[in-house]
Amino acid sequence: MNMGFLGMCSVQQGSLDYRVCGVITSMAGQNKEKKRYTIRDIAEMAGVSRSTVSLALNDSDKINAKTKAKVMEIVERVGYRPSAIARSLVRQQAGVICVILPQIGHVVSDFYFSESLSGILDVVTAHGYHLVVEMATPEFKTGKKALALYRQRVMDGVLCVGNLTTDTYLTELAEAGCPVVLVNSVLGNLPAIIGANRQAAYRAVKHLAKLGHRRIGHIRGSEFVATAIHRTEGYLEAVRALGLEESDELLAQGYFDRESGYMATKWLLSHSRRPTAIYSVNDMMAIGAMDAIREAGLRIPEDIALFGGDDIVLAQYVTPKLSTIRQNMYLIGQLACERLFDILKDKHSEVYEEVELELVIRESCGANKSSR
Amino acid sequence: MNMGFLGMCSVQQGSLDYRVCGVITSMAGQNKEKKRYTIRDIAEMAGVSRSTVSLALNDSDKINAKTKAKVMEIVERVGYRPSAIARSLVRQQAGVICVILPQIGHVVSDFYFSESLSGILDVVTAHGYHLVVEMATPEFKTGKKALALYRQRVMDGVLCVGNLTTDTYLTELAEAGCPVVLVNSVLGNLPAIIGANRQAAYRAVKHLAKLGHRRIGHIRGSEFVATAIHRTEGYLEAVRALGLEESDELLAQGYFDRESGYMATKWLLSHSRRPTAIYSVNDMMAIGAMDAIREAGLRIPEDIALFGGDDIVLAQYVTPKLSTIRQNMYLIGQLACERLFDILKDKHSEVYEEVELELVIRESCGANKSSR
DNA sequence: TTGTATGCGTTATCAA
DNA sequence: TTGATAACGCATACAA
Repeated sequence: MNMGFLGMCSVQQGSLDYRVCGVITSMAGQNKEKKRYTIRDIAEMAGVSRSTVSLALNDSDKINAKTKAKVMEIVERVGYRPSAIARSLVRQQAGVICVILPQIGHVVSDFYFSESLSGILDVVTAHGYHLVVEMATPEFKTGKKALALYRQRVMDGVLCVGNLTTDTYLTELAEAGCPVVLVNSVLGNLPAIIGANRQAAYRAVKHLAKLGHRRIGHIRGSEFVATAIHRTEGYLEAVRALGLEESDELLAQGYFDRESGYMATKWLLSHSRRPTAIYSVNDMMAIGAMDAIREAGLRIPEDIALFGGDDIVLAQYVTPKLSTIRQNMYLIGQLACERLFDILKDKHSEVYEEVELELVIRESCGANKSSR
Repeated sequence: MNMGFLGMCSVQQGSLDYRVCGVITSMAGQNKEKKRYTIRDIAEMAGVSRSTVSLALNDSDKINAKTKAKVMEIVERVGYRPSAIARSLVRQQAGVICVILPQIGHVVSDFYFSESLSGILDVVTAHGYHLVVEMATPEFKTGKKALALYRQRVMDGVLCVGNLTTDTYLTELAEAGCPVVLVNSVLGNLPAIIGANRQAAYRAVKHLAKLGHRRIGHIRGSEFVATAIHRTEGYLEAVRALGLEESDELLAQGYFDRESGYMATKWLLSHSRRPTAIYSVNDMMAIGAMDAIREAGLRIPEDIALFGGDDIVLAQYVTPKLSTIRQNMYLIGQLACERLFDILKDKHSEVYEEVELELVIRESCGANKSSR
């Protein structure tokens, strides 16, 4: 981690002149292992058979109202709930969706994680399913943990958030029969919901072009991240379609973090004819670009315009505020999850769907100056 | 939402001159419902009984090595994995821990969510359990969904992240016999892991006092959030212990967001003798305080010092950078989860444990100027 | 309305 | 000693 970017910062561990810290043990002793009733217990208490209880629980009309009421009264009184495990066993489905997340450290943009999870969770809950979370660690991938999970019937289907284009463990999983939907990524012809990044990038570049920019630099991202690839494609398409300057000197490589954005920008500025605007694949690199631009003694609205991507919270707090591409991860998560349930229900064919993204144009980052 | 604070910002929906957007359907047709083997299938294929297969799977020594090898060869070849559902049924435990999260919108600080979840997930995985996620919506609480989940045997224990002090649904759950551990909160005498916020706040105030501040304002948070209560207690203890000025005029009420921090600070500054430093219970309100301080024509390092709490990412990006209290949510999540497994194993007595927090002293927010 | 088989793995018991 | 048999855990579907 590059602490240089974080500025001077000292961290103080606790001093000894305060004594709250420690362990306090209380003996109130709850958790006294209350009995959990089974359908047998209820049947006995009601003086009926287990099947009758089952019918009552499922509000069947093959049972007379009085019996049903009597059973349900007991059910409510003792707080009986049928075992989800036993139910899963007969129904031959777990009632569980698994979401595979990138390793936390890699989840750069603030909302990516929480928003997509939120969208997924809402849909999963609405379908009466549960959501289990797994993390795509190297061991998880190479150990084929996902496949094991499916074969163990732990889950009925999988959502994968922001996987790499090299994650073949997912295609294997799908080939084994497990429904898989990708959230904001692409892999083979697996069903996927993803933002229309080509389109958004195209429009970002077009926006800069409209302001008079002809020489627009670009900081691309890793070659294994589909959204980044698409954005770079959109940039290239726009450059060609709009007849802007096209050159290798305008194409820098970054790896999504601030440091690499800084380095990429230094490189872009090192050429004799430097760009008048820079479109970065994500916000963090654009923030790194700010560092490099300032270091070169250039002013950001006046000398170089900036455009980022992802609309992380920081984008509105840096000075100048960053123009960027907003991806509605909540929506993407929701849609992906709905798609998964479609597949779960009637074994749909694969679907690759793009969700429109918004441009967020903020003042004073140069993306709204028609200076040239 | 107060857009005023976010600054001017226009959002552009897609134009029509680009045509990527849409749905592309491919017919590759995976998901062809591969057969999932059961222990019966394996037994037949190996020409042994089901119990023999079970013994082989569990690497028992009551079975001769050759038979075991033969069975396992088949198991590996066809990729058989015993059903977690059937296993759960006989073992009488789900092998699932449930984490209840606050509603996403309320999870203000960036890392609170992802870091604690990450710590929990690591421990849950290490114990061979699975993690299901639920969100503490109003319906979830009032509908006693957690209790139902426990009675349905969906989960063996519960971790709750950042609950309110009014969430009695959790005590009910615990009284029904479900092991519950609170992550960074307090409720009755439920087991809990929480940061040593009193201590940290005390040290933050002491730090300001050492720099010469005698009149330190404080922005408190909601009365239902334990961590905020503790910090305010720590502030008060420090004020008394160090003989600083104590006054109602120095105690402002906020609700964790930028807007209320702004309002609280305006109020603090409205009194004839304004504070020379402000300690806010969290960072977002401290950032709101910056707005108010600047609006009042005051300079932040020189006229008023600032100290926040939580160490959100933003804290290092605002100008000046914020001094703050860092809570290691990864660690707190881990510890809480370990505690839960302790309880699961031998029905421990309740434990309330505090984890030491760090002060993060950053340049130029006034918390390092010994000006007076 | 109820008895019974089913789903799948584990374990105690019993036979070879 | 090794392996086969049966009962168990819990809810549901279906025939009786």
